[in-house]
Amino acid sequence: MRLTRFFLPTMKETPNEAQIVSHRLMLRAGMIRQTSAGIYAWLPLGHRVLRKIEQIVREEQDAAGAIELLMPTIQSADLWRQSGRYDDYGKEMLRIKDRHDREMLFGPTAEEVITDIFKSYVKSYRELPRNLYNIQWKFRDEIRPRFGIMRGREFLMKDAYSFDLDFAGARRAYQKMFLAYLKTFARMGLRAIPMKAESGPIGGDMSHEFIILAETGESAVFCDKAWLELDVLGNAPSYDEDLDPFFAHHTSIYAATEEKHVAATCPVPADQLASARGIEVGHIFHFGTKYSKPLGAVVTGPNGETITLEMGSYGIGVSRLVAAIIEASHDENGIIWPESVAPYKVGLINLKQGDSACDKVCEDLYDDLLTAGVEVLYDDRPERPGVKFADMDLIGLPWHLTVGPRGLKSGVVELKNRATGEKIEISQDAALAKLCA
RNA sequence: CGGGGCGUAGCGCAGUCUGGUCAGCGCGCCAGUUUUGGGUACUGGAUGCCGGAGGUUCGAAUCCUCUCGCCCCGACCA
Repeated sequence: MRLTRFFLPTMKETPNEAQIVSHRLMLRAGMIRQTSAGIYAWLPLGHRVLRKIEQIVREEQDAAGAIELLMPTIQSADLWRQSGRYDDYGKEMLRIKDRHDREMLFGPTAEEVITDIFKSYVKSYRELPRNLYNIQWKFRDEIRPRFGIMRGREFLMKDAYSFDLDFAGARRAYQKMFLAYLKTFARMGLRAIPMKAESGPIGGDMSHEFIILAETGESAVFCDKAWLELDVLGNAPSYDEDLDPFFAHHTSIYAATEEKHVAATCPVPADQLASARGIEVGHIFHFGTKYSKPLGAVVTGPNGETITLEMGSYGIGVSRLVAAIIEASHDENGIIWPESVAPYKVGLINLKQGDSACDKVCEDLYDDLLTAGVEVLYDDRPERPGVKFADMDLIGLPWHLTVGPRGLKSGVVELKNRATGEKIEISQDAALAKLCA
């Protein structure tokens, strides 16, 4: 993409409403635009990152055997009355009436819808287990939206729902998601720690929040310092194997959110306990028959008996992850994207637009990168070098390839690693080879 | 929802107490000159229903009333 044809409204100054670093940087980098409190438009740069994250989530869900579908954002109030949640949910639910005065709502989650769909078709134990997910916009009318996308009212969420015959099956489904989540976050360059969370009426050890440690995190969290060093996916089994040992090992290392942490009974000695703040990016939990029972989601078992389905649900805050990654990866100049989620891999900077040598080399590099399938953003604006460098640092592309008259005299271009700041001067071909590798 | 704050140019702000000489500044934007490896300098220019509606007054960004929006602190949440 050529910057002269792109839509990238970067800002030098920070809008006054932004308090935390990810919000400030997302606004300055032209990623999002607030349209109402807690509601944002995703501008092209932000949208690309959102899609990258979404795709990683999708691939890992698929790999874990979950099946994608897409459910509507607008739901009927009737279903929620059946589950008893229509009144329980309170003001957080955005309620809407259609032209016939029928009560509708903008879905904050989809347990009711998926359970209703599932029970309509699945009648036999032979069709279990299944795990269905979708990546869809949700709306929760937060009392007080804040921190930009991190705590917006409208947000993109991956929500998966597992259906099993019995608790043992549900446990296995849970463990698969547990592993899938560790893989998902690792691919985004994040260390997400599964922490014991409120499990509701069911109890047991099957509720975990996946937390990214960050100073700006919304909740206080506690974990064994071993987590900070742990090779999270070391010895990770395949999904076909017995997941118990892996699950047992990872849940044995202490990590708990504020709600579950009790200093007096904490098994970790004080000097080994890390106390920090965290951002919740995922939540998995088993809830048994909470929805299958009132909605009548049952199958016929091998002996002709009626079995109420065991369910669990598994959420990942896709849009929140954009902000969480920035919180975890930035410096005073801007964002530092991990390559896996970067909007473009390479930023090509032409330091002297209009100089025939610079233009030629840039055009060649641009074409070659595109041909090689490397995502590249070419800053071909007639701007001063300082402006270009500053913008490139701000939007945080992993590699900056700088072409200027000074380097070209000795036949080199400059390749900078945004994360490390390391700059090397190499030939045009060598740069290309490195970026296409 | 309680408490606090803010709405003046795209962004950041001054002006409001003490009504008139008040439509201002910096950045950005446009044109030109200049400069050319980390937000260059100079010159010229455009941009505002001073959030909205009522009122008080000869006169309102400024005072009063009512509204709408946004932000911060708390209780609530992926």
